[in-house]
Amino acid sequence: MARRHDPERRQRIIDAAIGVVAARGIAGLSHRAVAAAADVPLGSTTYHFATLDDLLVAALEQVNAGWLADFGRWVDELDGDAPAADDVLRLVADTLAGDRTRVELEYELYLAALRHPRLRPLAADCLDEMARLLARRTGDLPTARALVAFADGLMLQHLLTGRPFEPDALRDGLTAALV
Amino acid sequence: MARRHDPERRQRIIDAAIGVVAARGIAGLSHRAVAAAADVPLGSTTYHFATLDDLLVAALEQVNAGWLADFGRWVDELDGDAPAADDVLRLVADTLAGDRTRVELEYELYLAALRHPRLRPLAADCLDEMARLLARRTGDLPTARALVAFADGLMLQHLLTGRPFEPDALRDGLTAALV
DNA sequence: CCCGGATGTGTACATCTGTACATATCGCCG
DNA sequence: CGGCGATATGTACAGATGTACACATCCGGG
Repeated sequence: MARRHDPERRQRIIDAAIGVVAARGIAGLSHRAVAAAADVPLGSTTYHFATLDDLLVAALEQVNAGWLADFGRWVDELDGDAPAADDVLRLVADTLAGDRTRVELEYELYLAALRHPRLRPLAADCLDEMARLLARRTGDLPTARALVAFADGLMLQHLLTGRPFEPDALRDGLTAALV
Repeated sequence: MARRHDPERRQRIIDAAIGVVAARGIAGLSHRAVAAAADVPLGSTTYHFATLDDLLVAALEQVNAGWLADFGRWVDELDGDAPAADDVLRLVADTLAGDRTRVELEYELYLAALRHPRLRPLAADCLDEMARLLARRTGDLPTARALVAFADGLMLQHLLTGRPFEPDALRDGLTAALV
């Protein structure tokens, strides 16, 4: 029974799980698929993550942390001259123009929280943390929360429809809706 | 082989499928689960809907149609005195205060479109149709699209966090973000 | 140095799934 | 009223899955 000592294995399994979700969706996540992707035996995935939920939790934790780190950096680079809504529109445009697969993966895991009780606190924390980070820029939390919601909705709308993103029209539309 | 003539069976199967998704999520949707819920034999579900995708498509079509009908009625009852954003905030508040299970079901099916190619056009059409309906009130499509995105994001945020909904703070926040 | 617990491995089992299919039964149209 | 196509039914099969478990191997602390 050849065996290799592998201190990073747990982490590699998480990475493989994220890869499986990216490739086949949450529906395609299984201990066996992850084991194959990580090139470890089946028993190894069940040892480190006894249930599939454990794997999902670990995957979402890692994806959220990555996103929040990027988001925090982005917020800190803002100069605060333009209206905050314009900054957010630029963020959405950049995100949609970037690695589409990554965005879809993040949203799939994130939205799975609607159904999976153990994922919900993670998604909720991620939302709260985004608002907290964005509040550095807007100065207050309610404004930040409104903008986070707007960004989320825009992201979904364009992921689903594939329609070209038009920041100016959206900004003007939003302004018009408030009078 | 006792058999009953049952002209409404196809419809009952769709209703049962929606019920199964509401109860166990899309992950729990199977021909057998639907057959049990509709009280028909397995072969009957596979006859009317050869693949699970066919069932999903029929379910989302029906759920979307129901939501759009409600949404259209709601739009037509607006008087147009307040800013459109306030109308939308009221809609979100009412929806969140209503049947939570129904909202979660609608979002689960709707968001599944991110992964299921055959659901995507349905979700995209639903989004477009909502914007078209709301444009009756706002007068133009970009404004309506911005508001639909805002409403979607708010809905998700509150479904995920369970935080109390505060329309005034959100409205003021949005206004502040635009200057 | 040595032993106990952590880590790794292979396998087995019961369960559920999609799907196909042969057969039975009905409604309707000519 | 006869038959044909649509509808209904039960069953079978191959494959995938979660999970448990017995056993092997390694590492680090006493």
